[in-house]
Amino acid sequence: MNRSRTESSDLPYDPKSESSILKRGQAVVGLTITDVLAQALLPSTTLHPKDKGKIGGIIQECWFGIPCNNRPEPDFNDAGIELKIIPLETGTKKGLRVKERTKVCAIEYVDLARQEWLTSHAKIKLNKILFVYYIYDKANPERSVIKHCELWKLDDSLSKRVITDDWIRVRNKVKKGEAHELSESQSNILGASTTGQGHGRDMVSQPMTKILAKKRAFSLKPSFTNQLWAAIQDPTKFESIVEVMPDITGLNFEAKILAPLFDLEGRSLVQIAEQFDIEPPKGKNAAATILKKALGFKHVNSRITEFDQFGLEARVIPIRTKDYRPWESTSFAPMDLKEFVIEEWEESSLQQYIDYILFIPVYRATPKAPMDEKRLGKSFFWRPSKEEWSIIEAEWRLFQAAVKEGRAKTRLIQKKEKIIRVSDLPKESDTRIIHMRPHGEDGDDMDVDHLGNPVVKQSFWLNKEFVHELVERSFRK
DNA sequence: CCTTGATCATTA
DNA sequence: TAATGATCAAGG
Repeated sequence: MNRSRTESSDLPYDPKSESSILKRGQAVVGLTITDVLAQALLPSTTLHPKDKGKIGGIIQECWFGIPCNNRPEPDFNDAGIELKIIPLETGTKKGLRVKERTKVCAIEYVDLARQEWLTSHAKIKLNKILFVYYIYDKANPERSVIKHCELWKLDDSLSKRVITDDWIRVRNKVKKGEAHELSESQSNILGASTTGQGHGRDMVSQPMTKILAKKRAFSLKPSFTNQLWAAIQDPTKFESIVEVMPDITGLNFEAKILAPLFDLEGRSLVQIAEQFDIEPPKGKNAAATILKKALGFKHVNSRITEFDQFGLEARVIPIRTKDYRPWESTSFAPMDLKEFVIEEWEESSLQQYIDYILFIPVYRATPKAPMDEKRLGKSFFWRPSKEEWSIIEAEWRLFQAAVKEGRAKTRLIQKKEKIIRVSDLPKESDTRIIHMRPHGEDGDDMDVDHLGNPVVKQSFWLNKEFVHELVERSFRK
């Protein structure tokens, strides 16, 4: 007791007080890591250049005066607050994005099988988190700037229910002796990500079976922390699904979203617009506009908090009435080829886009049918299976290799009256799931590849035939 | 003027 | 009618 009093009095804040901790945290905003080191409360023990948690350790020790430890308690134990440091980096997209998942606590399989959510290690860490965001400077980590600090609470929102459900799902798998089959993609927010030293030294035992499992830790998925960060920057941009569906939970999430869409199946876009008393919007995003309204959202242009938190993307797909084939492929954001060639598959932007999709089919007999002949089909969710992921990865590598060889280079060729640009990349017919296609603003939207060749801006697209398979598959469910 | 999602258009 | 390069529309 004496000791804790001495420790507190040495600190420039009260580690028992939530508001004092938050105030101390906010005072670090604007400083660089060098600044923090210059006014360190404790000498940092985590200065090894290869230590991945280095910056987190420095802030914890030097700024908050908490020695690093691997105890299961929250860092500010008296206040029940955990400290989490989140690196931001400029991604291929505009603006800052969260660089990686946030580790919450290690998973000890045998112990986890015996835990209950309410008293679990994970929940103790997740109850209250002081998030400190900083801009990661790769070339000069010490120059990284701390950008924002705020207190997050595991309150009664949908994210709490989803996190709870994620935790229980993992625990149940571990209980059954299936720890080796865990994957982050089975979780919406709280994933079981692999950890360890690498080199095959990270296999540990688990309950029920002799099969060893990769060592894992609970972690908050990047899509979740990314949404927190985006909401910090512009809170008005988001609308929460709990407002329109109060009884939604992590377990009934998909069913809850699908229900209103199923109710409208077969109706034309004009009928749907009438039912929700909106003007039938024109233009290319008409269908998306109507469907957002159908789900009960007030604003057509707001982003849906939970969709972002889950990394979920809703896409309208035009389907040919006759045989359920898509009229068009589905595109993802254009990519910078110079970055694409040096990207690792493990952290490729494509993975984020494809990870979780809600497909909303809109049927029509001809490509340009009028709105009153476009009818809503059966919506469905898709997450790539393990097999599909390995195909996507292989095809991604195929295109990366092609771009590396300079095969994205554009040649001008005469086609009848017109002159068009062609590349030498693999075609849609060469792959199962994804392909690369031009995706510029217009014909002059050119780019330069890593070799300096002129190229047309390119995107990844989902193959039409593959989406057709998914549509067919959705009928059987 | 750029991003993003959605088509359009031409050719074989 | 499939394949694939080119472009549009709306929001920001």
